[in-house]
Amino acid sequence: MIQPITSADKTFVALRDDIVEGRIQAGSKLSETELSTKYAVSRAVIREAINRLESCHIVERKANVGARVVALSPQGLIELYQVRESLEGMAARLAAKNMTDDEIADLNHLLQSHFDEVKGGESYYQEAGDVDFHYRIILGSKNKHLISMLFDGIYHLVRMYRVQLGMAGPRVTTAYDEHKHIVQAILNRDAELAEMLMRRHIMYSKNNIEHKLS
Amino acid sequence: MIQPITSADKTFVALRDDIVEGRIQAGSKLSETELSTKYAVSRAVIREAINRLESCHIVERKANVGARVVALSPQGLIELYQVRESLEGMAARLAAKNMTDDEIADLNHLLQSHFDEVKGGESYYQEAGDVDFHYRIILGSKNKHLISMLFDGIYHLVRMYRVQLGMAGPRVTTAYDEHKHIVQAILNRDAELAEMLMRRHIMYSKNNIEHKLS
DNA sequence: ACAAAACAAGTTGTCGACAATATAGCACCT
DNA sequence: AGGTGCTATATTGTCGACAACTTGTTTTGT
Repeated sequence: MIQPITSADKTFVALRDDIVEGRIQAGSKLSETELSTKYAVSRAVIREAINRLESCHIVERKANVGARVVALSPQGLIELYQVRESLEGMAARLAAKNMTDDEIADLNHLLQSHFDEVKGGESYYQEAGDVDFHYRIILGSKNKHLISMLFDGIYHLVRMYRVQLGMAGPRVTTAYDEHKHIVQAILNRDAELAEMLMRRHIMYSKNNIEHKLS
Repeated sequence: MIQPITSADKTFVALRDDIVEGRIQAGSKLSETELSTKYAVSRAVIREAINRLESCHIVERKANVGARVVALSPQGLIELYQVRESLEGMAARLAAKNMTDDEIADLNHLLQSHFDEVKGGESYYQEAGDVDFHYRIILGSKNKHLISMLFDGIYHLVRMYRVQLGMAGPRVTTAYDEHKHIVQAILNRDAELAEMLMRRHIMYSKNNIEHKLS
């Protein structure tokens, strides 16, 4: 979605952000009437927003009962990262095939600016920078399904876990090297290697998070 | 979804089947008023059904303009199979880790009954049998996201392509051998190999279909 | 004749009201 | 006391009407 147009669009985005950023607690019930007063729209709009959130797996709905925000669990996070490993690995493979030389050059440039920031001691990298890096590779796959699954579905959930289980952690320097190697593989148009490195990169990240949870 | 409960559920399923089975043409516009008379429900119900179809990537919607059934293209089919390769490969990997011994035994038994059918010269195998096989492995992954993405999203689209581009083709005997090897890898709890074999299996299937298209 | 603005028709988006269903509490029976 | 069935309440599901928007046509001005 490029830009929210309708009232339902805006409400969907607002509600999603409120959930992902933890202003609405995980596991809590979503009352349609309550939300319709809170966001000052009709119940129809709220229902559409909730339906979309259900499609992203951010809420679960039972017929004639209602919708709840999903509950977070270590197991859920692991499952999420398994899917990420699979999809982003394929994204890296396809990016090595499908990105234009210009796009790869841009990616390389982005990496360099990240490096400068890391050197400068800014912690900005971890959050926005990391997301930006993955973002470009996923787009570089040129695969509509892949792009939509990761952006509309997985990434918001990942962020939800990050925020609510408090993982603003480091892992900056090693991640930077991993990124560098992935870009190098893409530069060499080595699809096989790009996929493998991306999968490892995500596996490391998963292990890192798992370690913090325990 | 285990069973359609509400009117919106039923309409969603009915509409989806009508599209997937080609009774509503790919690329055609979906008028809400028209559909509401056709399925004898209110526009609100139709809207919910269309929203869900959009989440499955079966229709595309533009704000204030309307919804169209997606257009089928060779490129689209290839992208679909790329995602399938990635997700089902991971499913096979996880199945090798997470399926119980009983479930694996069942899977083996299923394979045997398929073999009998193939030997008996029935062509039943390709469609239902193949789906059943993949179905069990995906479930065996025990990964909620994987299961939902494949069943709710990818598989209906794959079937849509199969039906509308007329691919009821063979590839039975070789596919059977591939299935056998995958089960063997799962039996040995060899996750690595199971993933690789499943990915190849799907790649072969993709190549086969691509070949028919050209 | 052409361009731009105004209009008209039809479609989608939003709303409030009503119907159907689930949940909790209470009475009642065993 | 424990369980069962009913009732009351609240929530979700469905509907028809109205508002907002898009698109194609007509009108009007130059």
